[in-house]
Formats: sequence, C-alpha cells, structure tokens
Amino acid sequence: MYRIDFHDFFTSAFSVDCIIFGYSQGEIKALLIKRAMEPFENLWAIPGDLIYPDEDLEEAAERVLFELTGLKKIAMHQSQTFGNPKRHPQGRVITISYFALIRIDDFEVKASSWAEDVQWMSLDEIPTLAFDHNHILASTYDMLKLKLQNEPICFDLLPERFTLNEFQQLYEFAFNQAFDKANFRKKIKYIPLIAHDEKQQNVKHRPAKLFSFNREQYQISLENNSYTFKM
Amino acid sequence: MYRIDFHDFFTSAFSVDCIIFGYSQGEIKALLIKRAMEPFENLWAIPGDLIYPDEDLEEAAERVLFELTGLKKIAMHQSQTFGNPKRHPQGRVITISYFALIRIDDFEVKASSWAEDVQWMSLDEIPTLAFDHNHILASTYDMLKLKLQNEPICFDLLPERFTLNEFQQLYEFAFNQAFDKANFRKKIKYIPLIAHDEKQQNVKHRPAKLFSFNREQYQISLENNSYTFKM
DNA sequence: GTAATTATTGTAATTTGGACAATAATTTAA
DNA sequence: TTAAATTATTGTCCAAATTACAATAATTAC
Repeated sequence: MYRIDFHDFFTSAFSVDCIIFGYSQGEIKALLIKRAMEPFENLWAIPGDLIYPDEDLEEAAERVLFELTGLKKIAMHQSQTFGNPKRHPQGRVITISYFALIRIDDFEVKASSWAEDVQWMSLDEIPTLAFDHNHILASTYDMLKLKLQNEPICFDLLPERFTLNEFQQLYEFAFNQAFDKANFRKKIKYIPLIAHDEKQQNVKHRPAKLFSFNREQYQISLENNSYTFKM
Repeated sequence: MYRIDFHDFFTSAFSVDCIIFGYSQGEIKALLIKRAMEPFENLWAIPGDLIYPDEDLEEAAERVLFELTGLKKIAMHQSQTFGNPKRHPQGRVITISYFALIRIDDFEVKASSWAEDVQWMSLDEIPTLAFDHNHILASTYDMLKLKLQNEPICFDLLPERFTLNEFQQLYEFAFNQAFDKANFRKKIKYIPLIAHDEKQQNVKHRPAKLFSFNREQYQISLENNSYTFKM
C-alpha cells in the first residue's frame, strides 16, 4: 500500500477568526470588519487572518484582532473549528474560532491593516459575510447563550458598575423573554455582588443602587466548591 | 511593510484525534492504540492521524478511527483544537479532537495500519501517552462530564435496554458520588423512556424492569421546546 | 406638597428536592 | 412448600426553591 509522506500533508494553512461580542444600549452586537482585499473584497467579515507557522493559537487570535481592529488585552476563549475543504476559495484553510465579550463603551476600535472599516453590528442586521462567516457567527452566538447560563461572563458585557435592572435586561435580551423583577432578584441572591453606596445619575425617577461583580469572592467559592453560577 | 505571501503559510499540517469513551461493567473507559511508528513508537496514544488535503474534518475523524481500530458508523462530536507549535516533534501539526461514546460490548476493535495494539483502558490507569495526549484526554473527559449533565448522551453508553439502576450507576461513576434511589427516579421522571414488559435475566434476586430511551419523543420535545434534558 | 415613576421588599401558593421508610416481587436454600 | 434474603419500586414528610402577584419606599418633575 502506498503511504503518503509526512511532508505531503503540509499543503494547508490555519487561520483564527475572532468573534467579538459587545453590549451597549441594551443590545448585544458583533464586531465586523470590511475586507479591503481579495477574496471577498468589500464584503463584511469576522476579523481573522492566517496563523504564523510558529505561533500559538491564542497568541495568533490576539495579534490578528489587534492588527485589524486595534483591540488589545482582551481575553479570548476558544470556540469551534471549521474545516470544510471548500470554505476558502484560494486553498485549504482551516479556521479556529475564538470569541470574547467586551463593553462596547470601554474600547475604541480602529480599522487598520487590510481592514477598510470596522463596525459594531446588531445581530439582526448582519449582512451576507465573507466565507462561511454567517454560519460561524450564528454558531458562536448559540454558544454564547449557553455560556451565559453557566458561567459569570455576563459581567464582561455589563459596565463595571450596573443596576440590577440592567443586569436583568441583558438576560432578557439574550433569551428574548421577560422575567419577573422580584423573582430575578431572588435567583441572583447567591451571586457574589458588591453593593455600592453610589446610585444611578441623571435619571428622571428614583435612581437604582449600583452593584459590581465580586470576582475575588467568586474565585474563592470556585476553589471551595461552595457555589456554582447558574441562571 | 513587508507582507508574507499567502503560500508561505502552507507549512503546517492538521490532524484529528478521536477520543472514544466506552462503558462496560460499570466503568467508563477510553480506547487507546499502541504506536508502531515514530515519533513516540511503542507508546500508547489516542487514535489519530493527519487529515488529507481535501477531506472534511468529521470525515477524516471517521476514516482515521476506522483505519486504526476498525470502528465505524460512530457519531463523532467535535471537541477542542490543540495547536501549541511544539506539540509535534516533526513539524507544526494542529490537532482537532473529536469524541464519541459507545457501548463497549456492542463493538469489536482490531488494531490495524500503524496501530500495533488497541485497548480499552480504565481512566485511572492511563499510562504516559504520546504527544500531549494525556492533556487532551483529561480535558475531553471534563467536557464529557459537562455534557452528561446537559444532553442525553448517557444513552449512547448504556445498553439499548437498561435498568434504572444501571442508569443511576453510570452517573454515580461519572460524578463519583452516590445518589438516593428514590430521588434519582423522581429526577428522571420527565426523561422520555419506554418501559418494556421484559425483565432482567439471570440475576439471583427480583429482576428489574428494562427501559429504553425514546429518541423520537425526545426529538419532538426538543422541537416543541417542551422539555430540556437536565441532570 | 403632589403626582408620576421606578426601586425594592414581602407574601402566599405551588413545585421541587432530599432523607428516610414501607411494601412488593423474586430467588435460593432448607 | 415455605421462609429468609435480596433487590425493585413506591410513598411520605419536611425543607427549600420557584412562581405569581401585591405592597411599600424613594426619587424626580412640576
């Protein structure tokens, strides 16, 4: 039986795609770039590019994101890998997707390298994207919703200090359903939050108290096995 | 600015690794092969190999698994991707891991191709494996335990017809803790099971009734959103 | 001060979950 | 044939969580 030589396999490339979800004004959005380069020139796409031969995956995700959008110091989480042989018109490129969650108002994005433009887009207004990026985005959003139920990543989307109503609204947006206010507050009773003396400013009604997530306390509970996040 | 040419990136290869978990005699085991080939010749490893240039990922996982172990018609689920630049001593190889769950007694495994031996190994008796395979295996087992709580994959491990006690024992093994019999039965009250007239054979005590998972009913509930599996 | 608005807390009924006990069905051995 | 042994199955009670809904408190705008 003929056996292919090890080096015959080195005919493929890898890329990373960085799906960045942000939250602002009660809405979850995705960060997209406009391609100034073939293939799919002028189409919108998930920021992504090829991995250097000696680069680790997560390292590549951070570099590529920075090069295209100016974002840095963002914690990236590995998601799925997409490898249909026909997904890239110029050759075999397998892409590993990474996702991250940020507060839109805390960062400034700026298109550079071969990104002609960069923009936050509402999830219900996503145009046809380059490659299989519509599929990748939808599939990653499903994963995000799953994680929102089992990990305290909602606090990466909310402002550092938030009201309990803002907290509730994020979940109402993500799961597209209303919750009872009183019951929501009971459900989150065990989530370690810090209650501040500070209150909402510039609202024309009774201002709500501001809270923040107690990451230190959460870490301790994790190590103790004394609490597991569940929504 | 110097820009690397697209084709300079084609210096890497992909592989798939197939983590097969099986269940038999009250224990979850993993299927491993003994390598008859450099690198790591004679070490045990997760069955895996390079992906052909024009092959889809899942297709590759199924082919590789068959070539090395004789297993076929096994539904594979994508897990994580591992890409440390130094993980393969002969070059840059990024590996995409797939996992599957099967009933050990329903299949026969047979080493072939460059697998010198193939064996089911208890999870607490795993030797030092080739490459980063100990890490991959441990990480995939963690994922399995997570999925056992949120998806009805336990029925891929149990025999087609099982007793409620066998069902309970699988969870007791995976989570390494005992459950109350009566309460376990309450918990599974809404899981769509078919109760058969048939009973356990050849036991020296009152035989238990046999059940099987009602996949059709489960599919319907999924589409209805009328039930979500939760353990 | 008063109306309007929203934040926050409370209550009661229902459902679920955990600990434990009772009963039923079957095999084995005398 | 029957009693002892073993395991399957069902039931009960109490505590805790969930749900729906209501009441009260704190602000702002006028």
